[in-house]
Amino acid sequence: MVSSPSQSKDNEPWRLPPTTSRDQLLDESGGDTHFRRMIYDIFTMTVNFDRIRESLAITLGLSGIQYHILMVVAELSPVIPVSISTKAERLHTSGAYVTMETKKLLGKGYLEKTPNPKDGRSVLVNLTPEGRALIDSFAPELRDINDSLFEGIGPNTFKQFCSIVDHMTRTSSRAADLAELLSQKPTLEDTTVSPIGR
Amino acid sequence: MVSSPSQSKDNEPWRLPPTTSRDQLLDESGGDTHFRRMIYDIFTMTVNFDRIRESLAITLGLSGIQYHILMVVAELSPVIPVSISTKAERLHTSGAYVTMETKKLLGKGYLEKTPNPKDGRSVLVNLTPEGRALIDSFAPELRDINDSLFEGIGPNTFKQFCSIVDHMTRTSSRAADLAELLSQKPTLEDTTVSPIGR
DNA sequence: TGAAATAGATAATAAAATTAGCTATATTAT
DNA sequence: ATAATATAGCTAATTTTATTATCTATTTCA
Repeated sequence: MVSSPSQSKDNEPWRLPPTTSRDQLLDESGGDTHFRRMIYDIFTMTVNFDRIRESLAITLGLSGIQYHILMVVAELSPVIPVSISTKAERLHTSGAYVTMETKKLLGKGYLEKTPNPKDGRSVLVNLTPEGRALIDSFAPELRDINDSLFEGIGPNTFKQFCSIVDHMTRTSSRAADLAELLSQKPTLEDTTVSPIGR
Repeated sequence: MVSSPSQSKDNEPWRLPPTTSRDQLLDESGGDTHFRRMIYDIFTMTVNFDRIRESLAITLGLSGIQYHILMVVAELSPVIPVSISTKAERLHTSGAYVTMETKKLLGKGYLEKTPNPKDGRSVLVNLTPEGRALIDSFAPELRDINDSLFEGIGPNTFKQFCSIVDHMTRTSSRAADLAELLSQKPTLEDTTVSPIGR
């Protein structure tokens, strides 16, 4: 018997190793069953949010991304001017894609483009009266859906949730940066590391 | 002046109407700025979770869906037999897609298929020793990323979060059902409504 | 036993989104 | 001032992602 004491026998069945090392997040028994369950639940939620967005889009005769673009303009344009790149950044997608889909929304008459007086390269996008009417008309439906999403969640729980989401928006961004770093995915120019070589 | 008293003057600028009617979720001023912010934060989180999954996949030389399939098998197969349809259900995607991507994982040597002794149509998928070794080898990296995801979140906050996520997994599913219903998207046969017509 | 249903595989296709290359404007450094 | 560089947006080509339709082989149910 040379195996170390902490090592399990070889004939023990393999299991997925723990996916967190924070023992505060582990079960009483030391397993990560609860943790995995929560990770999976988050995934299910994201699927459901996608389903909601797709359905809202269908209601308006739009694709999911078109709906999202429309809502970004509806939310931001009364407050700040909205350019193509603003939308691309907000939607975490490429400018080229936003350009194409925005063009379809122009064709449908819900958006209009005006030149940006501050920058001749840029273009400002606004809702047309038709676009505003469309959003006004389906606002009750959107409220119903959002209400059902937060059904049974009181003010205190809601505040807790907002606070956690706010926090995890930042941690998830850092975790994603870390993951990309570890995967060696070169988002920025790798050459900046070496000031001499090229 | 025929306009109703509660109606704002026409020259007031248009704003996105409130997207929830639960006044418990609204700001002190009655607006839904906080609510919208939280909705957007959730979206950002889902984008970051996607980035993490993609990066982990790249680390292992896999696509995102392949990584996800591998993890589902790693998590479930030690506990219950995993068929193609089990995976499709778990990933909320089509069986055909799972079949194709699973085949690629067979080709890479990480998975193996065995006939299901209980059902000749079905196929059971398991990790090969190479698949287990792959997962074991990157477990520390996965732990680091998950730890950074929950950095600054203590046991109590974590429990609150799990409880809310558990709850919202259900409400979001119902909200998505509602949204699909309102959009008239016929997921099931519409004909079932009318027992006579066809 | 015969009919309908289910699991999975395959091929064709559709949808989603990105990359590369282009023009025009703006910014920066010399 | 002007040349070099960078940025905003557009277009086309391409890639990636995922679905639908169709098929075979089993299983289940009437």
